[in-house]
Amino acid sequence: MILDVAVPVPVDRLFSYLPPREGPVPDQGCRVMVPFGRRTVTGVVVAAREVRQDDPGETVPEKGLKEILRVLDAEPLFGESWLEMARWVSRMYLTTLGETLATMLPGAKKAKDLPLAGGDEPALAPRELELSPEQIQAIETISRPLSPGEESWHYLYGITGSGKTEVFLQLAERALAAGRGVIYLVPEIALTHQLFDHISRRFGAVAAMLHSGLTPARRLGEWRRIQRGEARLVVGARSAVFAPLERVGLIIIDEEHEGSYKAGNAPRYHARQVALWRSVQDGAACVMGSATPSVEAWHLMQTGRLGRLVLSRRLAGGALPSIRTINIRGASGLISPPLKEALIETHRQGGQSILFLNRRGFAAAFQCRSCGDQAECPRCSVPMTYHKGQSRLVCHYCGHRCHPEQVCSRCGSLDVGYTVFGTERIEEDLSRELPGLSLARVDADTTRPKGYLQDVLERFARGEIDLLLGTQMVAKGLNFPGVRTVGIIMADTGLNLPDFRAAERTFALIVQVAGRAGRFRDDGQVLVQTLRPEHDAIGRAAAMEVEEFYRQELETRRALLFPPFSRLIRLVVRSSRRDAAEEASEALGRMARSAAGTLPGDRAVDVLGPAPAALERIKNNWRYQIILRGAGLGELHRVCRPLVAESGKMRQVHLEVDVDPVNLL
DNA sequence: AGCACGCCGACT
DNA sequence: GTCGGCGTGCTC
Repeated sequence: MILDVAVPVPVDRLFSYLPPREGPVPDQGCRVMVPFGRRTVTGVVVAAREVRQDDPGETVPEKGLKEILRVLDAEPLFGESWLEMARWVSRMYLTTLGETLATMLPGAKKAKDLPLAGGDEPALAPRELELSPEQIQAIETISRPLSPGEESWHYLYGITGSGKTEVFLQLAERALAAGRGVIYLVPEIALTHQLFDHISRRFGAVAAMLHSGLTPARRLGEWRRIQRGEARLVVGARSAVFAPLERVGLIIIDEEHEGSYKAGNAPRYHARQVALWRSVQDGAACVMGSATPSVEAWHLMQTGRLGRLVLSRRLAGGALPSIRTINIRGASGLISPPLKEALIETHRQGGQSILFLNRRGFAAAFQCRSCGDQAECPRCSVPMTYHKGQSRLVCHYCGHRCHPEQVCSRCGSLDVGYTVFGTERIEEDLSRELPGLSLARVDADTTRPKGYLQDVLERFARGEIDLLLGTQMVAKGLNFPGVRTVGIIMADTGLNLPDFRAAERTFALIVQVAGRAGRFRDDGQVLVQTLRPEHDAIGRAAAMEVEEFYRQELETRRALLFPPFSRLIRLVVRSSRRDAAEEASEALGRMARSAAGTLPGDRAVDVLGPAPAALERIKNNWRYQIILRGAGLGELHRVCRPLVAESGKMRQVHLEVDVDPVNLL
């Protein structure tokens, strides 16, 4: 008997072992400790086969095979169809099966039970909630029985507070009643806990929680509960898409547009992509929801692959807030007079305010301080990045370089350059200019004691704080009934990022932030400060011209051949030595071009770059990137695979492969 | 990825 | 004369 073991190393093959000297032979799906070179590693048994007598020791003739040292699981962690998913992820994202399994599986040796937040009392009867006709229609459409092989992909498109969650929960209820499993994905671990509490109160012990923040033992405990069929409703962040459910009937992806569904290290899978694949395998429905769908999802809705279901009104009755843009070109401070006035007025009337500061996008962008115009690459329509050392503008997509203009080409102003400003300064400005307001700042990178954030949010909810100044984290998920006014300090900062999704993200951000205002009142207002009020992402968001924004953005993507009109694979060559990274990226770029050249014309793959990555140096590693662009993944994989193999032979450099990249920095 | 084996500089 | 740099080669 020979066991083929997937080992978590970047070597794309399995390694064969003999069963352990003592004890039972591990089944496929069990983790084992094996001798590997001079060390011991944990691998996973993916196949067992009999030794054939006619060619004994055929695999390793001279030395024979080593024995498995220890079996970690008495019972397999997965079955054949789950392994098929792992194989698919491994092929799709160009990562070895061993590494893929290592991220998909829980890592603990022994399981520990997760105490249920809501207690394990029997499930409560469904609440007699009055559903809107749109909600009812959505539920009926999505739970329609499927014919074999039919895709059942849906999008619940609705503003904040329109009742998406209730639709998801009722769909989950139906799937559970039909004996199927449910996966409910949310973008963040923090949201997982909130949702899990809610769901366990309503559904009891069939709920499980799965995310990377659990201790390994608890993760394994939840994994086993799911495997045994005790838990069939799995709530979690992106890795929960790998939950070991037998027959998945429904996969929910809440806040579909969130970038956190894409894994940041190998295998760099996209939970949405895995969910769609899994839904087809299992004959499950896949339902996504957001008030700001990704441009890809919007396109899929338009082409009919994703069924679009609209929830158009707020259930709590709060009217949509009014949104206005404030042009702050040439302004001296960061709090414009109209914003200041709105904050004072809100406070005077007993309401609360949130100020949102977009911390991202302070990469050195070269911009006219008078009109906000920004240098763009003529070939990529992506902002150029200013390199101080050489006084050049560089496109981080294609490598194009040029000298910065001394005079703004649009308005003639001499006041051009790159700008950075700090968060503390805004806090100072605010406390100086608004002395009567109690103010709190929350951002991830201020080193504050644990529980500080929670404490501030609770005080804000109780109305003890008038004005909350924060980053991304105040933009989502939090609902404070007392909030009347929401301000965005500088809405265009994200547009400066050298990423073709900059406009999409900026648009989504404004709409999401605006959703925080006046959820339970009719006088909500949003003030959007910007240097570029004329930019589509800002103007359309402010005017709530959603359809127009997507239409225009899709036109741009089509013209420039970016997703969803192409697929991309991003390669980042990383090295502590700059010359090594640059040389290796050039060699790989040449290989990619010659491999792309052999493809038939209609299967063309473009090779963009190499160019320095936007974040050119991270942790003392120099980074160069190559972007492969093609019509489909088949040919992109064909071009990419030999590059991965080649990079393995290169000294001192590391290659990161990102299929369907979300982040291009 | 580790981890060792293997050949060239500053130290007790 | 040794300790140690990290280049390269393999792992059932």
